[in-house]
Amino acid sequence: MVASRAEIGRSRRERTRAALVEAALRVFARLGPDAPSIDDFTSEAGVARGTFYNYFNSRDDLLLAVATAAAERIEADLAWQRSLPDAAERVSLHLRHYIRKAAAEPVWGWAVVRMALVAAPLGTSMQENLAQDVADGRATGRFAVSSAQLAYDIILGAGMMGMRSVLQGEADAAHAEVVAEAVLRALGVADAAEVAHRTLGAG
Amino acid sequence: MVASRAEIGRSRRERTRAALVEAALRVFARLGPDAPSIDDFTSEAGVARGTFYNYFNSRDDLLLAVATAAAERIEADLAWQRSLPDAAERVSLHLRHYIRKAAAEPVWGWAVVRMALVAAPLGTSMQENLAQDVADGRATGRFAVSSAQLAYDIILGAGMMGMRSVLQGEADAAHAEVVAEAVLRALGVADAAEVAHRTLGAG
DNA sequence: TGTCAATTTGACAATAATGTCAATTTAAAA
DNA sequence: TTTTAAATTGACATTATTGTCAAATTGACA
Repeated sequence: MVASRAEIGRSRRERTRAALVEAALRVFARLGPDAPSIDDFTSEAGVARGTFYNYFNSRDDLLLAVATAAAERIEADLAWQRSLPDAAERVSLHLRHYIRKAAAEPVWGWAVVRMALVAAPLGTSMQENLAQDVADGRATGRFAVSSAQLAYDIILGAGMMGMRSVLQGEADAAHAEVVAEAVLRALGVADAAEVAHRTLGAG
Repeated sequence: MVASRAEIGRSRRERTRAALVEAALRVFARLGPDAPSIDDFTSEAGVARGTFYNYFNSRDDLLLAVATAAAERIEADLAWQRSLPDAAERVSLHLRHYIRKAAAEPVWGWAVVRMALVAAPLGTSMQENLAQDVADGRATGRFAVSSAQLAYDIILGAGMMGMRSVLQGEADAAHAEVVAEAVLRALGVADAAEVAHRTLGAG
């Protein structure tokens, strides 16, 4: 077996674990969190059953690992937006990123949609990220919303359903911006349309 | 006319079937659509395994029946709202009904939240109901929204997440009205606050 | 090259879930 | 009361899934 460039420097153990986690993302995307058997993961990863138990104790344990990996990847993708001064623009960019990424990488999208409400680290990470933005937006008067929970429900609910529409082919990637705009309207952002369609770097 | 044996059997047959469907709602609410085994349903219904196969072929078959029953019950509950002239008020009342019902009947709420995105007849019924209201709202200029799909995503997404917040104890029943208000704002309804908090029968 | 600790393997036993069906029970009609 | 078709039951055989572990394999390093 020849190691690819990206694999150089990673121990065998790390590579095998990563192969299992990556395979599991595809399986969870296809079958949801509860349906798959251990063999679904090992056969997708091209690995024997025993290897699974060398890394994980149960399906839930693997789900946790997959959700954690997905959450970390998202954190990294979104990190640079942290520095933007406007909470409304941050929320808008997060939504646009999620929905456009679902359009570009359907397997990732299905996995997120299926796991988000069930796998703690993913949902928690999303909500914690939002917590900052929502608190800031409310404190500065950018969002006119009576509770933080209401903001979460609007943002996460519309975001998830927007991803789902795109994944099912009921909307194209441009759905990202109109969903963002509608969410900002719900949050009471006066210039929702302008913010949601703003080109990166302009303003 | 004397009742035939077949007619005698029917009432008993219907009762047993109903017991299975009602038990299955509780099981699906607790475990989701994929995790439960056939025995989970039969033991919840207080019935032997063989009886299950007298009525259903598989878990998916039962899920279909449960989702259909739930959809029919919802249709009946919401039927009277059909006659209201304002699409915005209809959407608002639907949302308020779902969220308040989730607060009052958590088992029903969890079942709907867990099944809606997976069990065709439930999701389909919800979307078909909405189709009327969304088309009407857009045609009359009540909703300023660039596509029907966007309206579905906002309404269903925020509605589901609103139910979920209430079910998890993160919000109380009064969440119903603030979610409805935010959704109407997202749809571009100018008098969102007034419509969403309007008392039934007032005008 | 040879060594050896870490890793992988898949056969195995144990457990769980499924679908069947002959025997039993039910209850309305005769 | 007896009859009888429908409904129910649960033990059984079958199939699926799980978790284990001794043996085989790998590959880093001397």
